[in-house]
Amino acid sequence: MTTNIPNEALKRTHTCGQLRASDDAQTVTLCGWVQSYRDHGGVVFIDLRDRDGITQVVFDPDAGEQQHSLARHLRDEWVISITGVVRSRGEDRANDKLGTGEIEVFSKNLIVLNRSEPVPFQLDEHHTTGEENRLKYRYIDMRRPAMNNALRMRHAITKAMRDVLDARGFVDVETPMLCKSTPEGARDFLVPSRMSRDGFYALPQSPQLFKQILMVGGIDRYYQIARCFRDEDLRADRQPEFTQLDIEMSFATEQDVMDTTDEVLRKVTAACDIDYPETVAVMTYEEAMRRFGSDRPDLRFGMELCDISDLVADSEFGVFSGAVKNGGTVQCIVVPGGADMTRKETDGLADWSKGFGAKGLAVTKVAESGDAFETGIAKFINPLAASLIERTGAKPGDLLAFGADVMRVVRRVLGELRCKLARERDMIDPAAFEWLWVTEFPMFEHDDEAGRHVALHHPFTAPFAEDWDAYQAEPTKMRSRAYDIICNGLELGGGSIRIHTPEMQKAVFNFLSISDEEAEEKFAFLLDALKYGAPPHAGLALGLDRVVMVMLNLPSIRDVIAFPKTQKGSCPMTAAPGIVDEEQLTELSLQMIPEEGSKTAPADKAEEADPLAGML
RNA sequence: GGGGCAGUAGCACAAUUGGUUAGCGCACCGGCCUGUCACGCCGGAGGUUGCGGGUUCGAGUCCCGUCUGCCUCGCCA
Repeated sequence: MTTNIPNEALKRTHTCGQLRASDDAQTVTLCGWVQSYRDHGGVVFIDLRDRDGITQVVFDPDAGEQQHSLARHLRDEWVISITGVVRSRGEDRANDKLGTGEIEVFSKNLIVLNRSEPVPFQLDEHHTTGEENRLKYRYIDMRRPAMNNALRMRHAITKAMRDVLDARGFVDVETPMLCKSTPEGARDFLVPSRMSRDGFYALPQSPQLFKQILMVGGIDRYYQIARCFRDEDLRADRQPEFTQLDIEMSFATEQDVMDTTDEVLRKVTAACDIDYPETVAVMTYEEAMRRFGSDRPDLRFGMELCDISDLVADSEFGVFSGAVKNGGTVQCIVVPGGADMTRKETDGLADWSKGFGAKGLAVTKVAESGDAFETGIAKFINPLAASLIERTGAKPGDLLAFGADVMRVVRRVLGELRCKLARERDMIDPAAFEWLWVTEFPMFEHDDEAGRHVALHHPFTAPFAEDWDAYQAEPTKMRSRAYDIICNGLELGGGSIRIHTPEMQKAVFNFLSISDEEAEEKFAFLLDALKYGAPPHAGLALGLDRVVMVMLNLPSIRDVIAFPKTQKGSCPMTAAPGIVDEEQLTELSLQMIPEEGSKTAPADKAEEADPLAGML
């Protein structure tokens, strides 16, 4: 049945989404999958689907007994070719749910190209299945228009990126996948090799150092759609392997990189029929943290943080005055109409806030009168009602949620809270796209656990010269020349002006407690390169998966990746990662270490549970 | 590593307080049907209730453990 397919059967004249009434009486050949069959005993209808749409095909007994009986055997997802004549369906028989609904194809020649066993899940829009199943049978899932479209749009987006960068003289250069493990940053995926008994490659977390070295090499303008690898726990927007649009430019300022990125994103959004602002708002890290409690604020809604520390410093309410006295802060957000929340709901928020390090979450509601609070902590703060309501602009029926703690915790909790409430209370326009550049990040952050400073962006980011001179003794006050592009509260990309002198690079390493010796051992190639005429350079990387996810308004990057991994990093389709032969390990000079407290324990326990086990 | 939700036929779901032979729809198989479009009608087959233990006269249901998937905190320069 599947052998000897005539070549003509594969010569499609149209896709299944193309034909219209104006094609009436044409002879056409279509190929595709059977989406549904409706056998009336006499006439048989088939919905034929390909990447482009669905066309109804009709088989009539009059067209020949052999053909008709073959048509009656068709089942879901069989692959067929039909040649036939387009017939206008007329007003009464048209199907306005289909783009091709005004016509049908009267089949003259049906050829079964391949049969299909009943598929593990149904493909029409009325059925769904779990994600694990979709990943295991990804080739079936991909036939769904939504999934098919996501991959097509991903292509349209990468093409738009390439077009812009090509027009601006950027050169696509490939960088190695087998790299050297470097300290700092995420956990590396390591790759052993037969050729080296004790050496390991690492898969690149990003092509960062290679692209900088390309600048030293005079490439001037580089881009790459690069696969990156990080062995960290996964999320809806994080995969162990992901893709970046990686860009680097010589002799460039922040503005040059941001302009280039804006133009890339303008073309990308245009490809997705989405507007991009003439000029994207720019906000410093400090302002973003102060107003939104986040370095990637979502500007689709308000509820900005309001600092009331000065108003409550002398309050009788010890939780507030105490926080201020201990050098902390008291801030709040106003939830419009939030007075409709129940005690149970606000208690739930307090519990939730503990997950971000808060001790709790105080709330109160603005009374109808508009000049007093009721419920929650009202009785403690009503003496300050007038000044608090004036400061916050709260209206009757609003809810105030307070954080009182050290600055870091208060901003984090209220910043997360405003996003959570906006989401849950339908305060977000699903069609809105709010873009923002965040700049002037801190250069260093103190890692209390490790007892040292770590780079907020990465250790190759240049500080502002004036900060470098001013804050040698207080490195956390230094700002870096880094910038992030934010859309709807999601970090889509980031970059920086790079350090281009070996002296500065070593000095920054020293702040990170990387000694000259260690720097020499781990980063000799970079330090060497910087010695030999490295031009000033800057760049940025966009998270391609996230860009596509945001453009298509999807909840997970797994929906825009052809073959993604599960949260534990496995692939249900190929069953990777898999066990390898002892022989392969030996060849690599590797040995498995048995798991600690391994599986013998439960078996012992089971025996103990049955006192007769040993006696029978 | 921590917290949360879920797992019943190929798929999606139901099963009262722990109580008869675990049900329904789609898909599948057989039959009927010449204008359907998620076609319809008649009949049939299909189950280790994720896995392992426990409580009980009796467990899909309760308890413990475990596996898998998803969300999340930590982590992710």
